[in-house]
Amino acid sequence: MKSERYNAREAEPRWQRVWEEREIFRTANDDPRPKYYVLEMFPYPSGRIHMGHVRNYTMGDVVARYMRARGHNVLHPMGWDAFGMPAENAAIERKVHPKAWTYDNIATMKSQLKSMGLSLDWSREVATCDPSYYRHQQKMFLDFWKAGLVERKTSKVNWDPVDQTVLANEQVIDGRGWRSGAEVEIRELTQWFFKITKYSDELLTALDTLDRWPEKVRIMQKNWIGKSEGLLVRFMLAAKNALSGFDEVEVFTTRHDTLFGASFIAIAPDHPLARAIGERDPKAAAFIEECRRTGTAQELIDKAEKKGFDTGLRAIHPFDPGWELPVYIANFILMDYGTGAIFGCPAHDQRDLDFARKYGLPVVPVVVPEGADSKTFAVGDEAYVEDGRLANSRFLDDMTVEAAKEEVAKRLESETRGNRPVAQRRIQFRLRDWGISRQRYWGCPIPVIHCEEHGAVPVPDKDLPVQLPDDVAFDRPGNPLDRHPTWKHVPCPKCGKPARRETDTMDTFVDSSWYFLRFTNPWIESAPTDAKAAQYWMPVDQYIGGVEHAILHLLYSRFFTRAMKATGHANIEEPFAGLFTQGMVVHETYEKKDGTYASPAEIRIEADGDRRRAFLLKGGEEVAIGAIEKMSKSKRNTVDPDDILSSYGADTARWFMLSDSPPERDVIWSEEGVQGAHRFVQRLYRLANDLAEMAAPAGTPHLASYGPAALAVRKSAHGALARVSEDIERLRFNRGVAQIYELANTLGAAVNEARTAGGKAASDLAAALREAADILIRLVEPMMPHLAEECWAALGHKTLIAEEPWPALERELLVEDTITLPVQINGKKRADVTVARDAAAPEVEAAVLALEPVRRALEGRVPKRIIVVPQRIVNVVA
RNA sequence: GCCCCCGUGGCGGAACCGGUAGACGCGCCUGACUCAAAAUCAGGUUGCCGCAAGGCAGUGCCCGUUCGACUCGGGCCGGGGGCACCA
Repeated sequence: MKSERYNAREAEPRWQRVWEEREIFRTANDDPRPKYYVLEMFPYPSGRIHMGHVRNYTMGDVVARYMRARGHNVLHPMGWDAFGMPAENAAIERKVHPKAWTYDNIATMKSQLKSMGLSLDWSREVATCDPSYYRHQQKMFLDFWKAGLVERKTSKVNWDPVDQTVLANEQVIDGRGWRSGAEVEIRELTQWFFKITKYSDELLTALDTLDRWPEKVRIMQKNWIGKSEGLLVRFMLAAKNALSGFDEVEVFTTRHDTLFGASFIAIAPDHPLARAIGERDPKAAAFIEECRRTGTAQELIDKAEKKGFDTGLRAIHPFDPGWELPVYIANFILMDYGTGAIFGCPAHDQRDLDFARKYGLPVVPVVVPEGADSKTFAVGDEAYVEDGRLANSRFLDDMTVEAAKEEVAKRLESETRGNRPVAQRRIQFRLRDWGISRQRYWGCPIPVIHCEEHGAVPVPDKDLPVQLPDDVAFDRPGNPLDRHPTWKHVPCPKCGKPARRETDTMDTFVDSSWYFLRFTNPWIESAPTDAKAAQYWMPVDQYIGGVEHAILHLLYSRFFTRAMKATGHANIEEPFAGLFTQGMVVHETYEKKDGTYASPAEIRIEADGDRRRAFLLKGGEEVAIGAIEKMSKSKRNTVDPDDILSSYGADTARWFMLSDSPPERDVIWSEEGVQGAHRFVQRLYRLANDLAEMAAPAGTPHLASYGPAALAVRKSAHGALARVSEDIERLRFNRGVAQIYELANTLGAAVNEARTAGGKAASDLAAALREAADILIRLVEPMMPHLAEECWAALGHKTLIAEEPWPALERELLVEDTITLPVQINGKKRADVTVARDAAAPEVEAAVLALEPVRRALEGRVPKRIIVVPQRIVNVVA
């Protein structure tokens, strides 16, 4: 028996070196085997890897190593999402250049990832901040532009007046910039947009083809795209009080069935008509200004009371020239959805109802529940939004909602006013175009030159890439590109006259929208992608990452592949055939008496009966064990992967990440759990060495027959092989881990038994143990690759297990000759019965009736019924 | 407010398609080894009653479908996530 412990700190770098020297994870683009592309979302180089990365990349690595063993040509690359604000913040706060900061971080994190033993093809590494990457992005921007997929238009943005930059919505907290604390203004800026809305419908319908995506993510995207089918209806304005240039208001509605319940028209504060009224009526202008001010803070919008301003204008009901409706400017109408105008039907829309109650407008129910009396049905504080039948609606009465919608649409479509139909059907989406302009330095420059004469002119191909200047200063707020002394001054490519460069850079989501395509051939310089390589590798077979990217990153990437197809850069529809969203790594918190938090490294845990108590290492003060939360700096409940890797080793960390919690759920990181994982590492090492001693030599051929003990060992091994394979394929790593434990337990027991029986296994058992040991270690390798290599060598093999194929499953070993069925009496399990596997029902019944517990329960009576489910269960109904 | 997900031992979680609830791990208890401890090994561990054999209850709560429900249907309660004036 070998008693020394496995030394991960020594063994892990040793095996990593062997893999690297032999280049076994290098992937070729011209390999005849079937391809498999597994990808984890690439990291932002923030400085150091965190536990979330460890979990994410471990899962991907298990899949990669498994698929490789199953005979696939596996692409498993890694890169860096390297542009972004933190680099600029570091520049401002610590006076380091964003480029230096980013590349330093990349170097650190790369070595951390390498110490995890991931089977990555590092030769394909890309960093999005590298001109060799972003030059292609600039090229695609220009191609998209040519193809009509880029647009320059004004839009409202959150402007931080102190930092002089645009802020994303999530960077605005309580109406203030997250960093400067300054009150954010809504400004209209001219910005560049990708016309993702061109693909609204396709991005929606294609979701149905993504059957290997989580349902949850598809639903989120569906809601985000937000398709609604409705009707555009023109309401003529009455002549009195009319405003010149405005003789109608066009509204969008999905409830045209409720047209006879209309009691007002409401328009957005920034609707052209509202602006026109504001110009001649100071009171209206004041109301509009008030709406604009509440517009900044999200929370205020949410809680804001419905408010309106009666313009005095009157709109004419499309079905009744004598019916006039008041026109309000209302704070709850959005200009950028539909037409920025609605007709209000208070009985069937909660917002309209709140509004009508406030201003004393009529509330007439026009849809009543099936079976209800339309004469007495009334609406109180709650609008009736369910289905039903039409009422109080003239020619629509008694129709279903569906039929009434159809009837209204048909009638209004065929009616005209001023040569145009009164209404037309319209499909409206919630999805907006993707604004990509950022007033920042550390991003991909937008390759455009603005000329007084020629407007926005594309940078010619030969001048790409437009490179970021290195000599920039961050001592003042605002965009360093904009105030760089020379960078933006260039001649117009068309006329040669002095012009200026676009100083906005692209949203970093652009960078991550096509990196998975670049990985298929990152060496090609002449184009963003190599058609042949892209065709071979795409789509990504298994994409793994956090659910926080469920919408933006994944939707943008889906758009990008379509836009790249339209511009001839890739011939694929969907980038990710399989998607898996893994849970977070969480940890308990330790709160000190003064309300601050202690980090896990600063405390020790003591068991006190069945309670756990925590004490500070320094001083011994007891701290409260608090809620289990996402690891965060503010709660100080983070664990540094480096500490884990250097004390327990990568395999222990990997094993723990895969154990216990289902991968889609959060995993609780705990010291006890890591120790448990580490114990198994040591146990497996001992077991492999014991087996090496007890089992037949490596390469021993299968025997013709095995005794019962040997057969049992073989059955366990092949059973585990079948289940672990399935579990990895379905990404149910926690179950796979449990199966491996079970096999290790079985083999451990077999070794012990053989040892007590005289120290030597019979030759058939020795052969079975050899086979089982090889299988066990093969199953372990995707999860704990270093330990597996070490054990593989200990078992007498000269090969690398990382290069060994997955064992062949012998299915006949999974089938039993006799089978033990549970016996229920009235649905409760009371006994077992062992019968031949193919025993007929009468035989089983007879065996069951002879059982003692059954006889006792029946007390001599005849059972009412006996249900025999073959291979499963027997139920006796007494 | 709307949409989605989840509630199983002390804890993380298993249970395939409606068929033995609690696999596996953590923790805890007992024993072996040891002068002792750690490590390791063996056994136990849902609750209640019982010396035991065994019995009763049990998957958030209530009701239903079924020979049989953690699993299916209806209604509640609790926790988490997403969206949020989208007409």
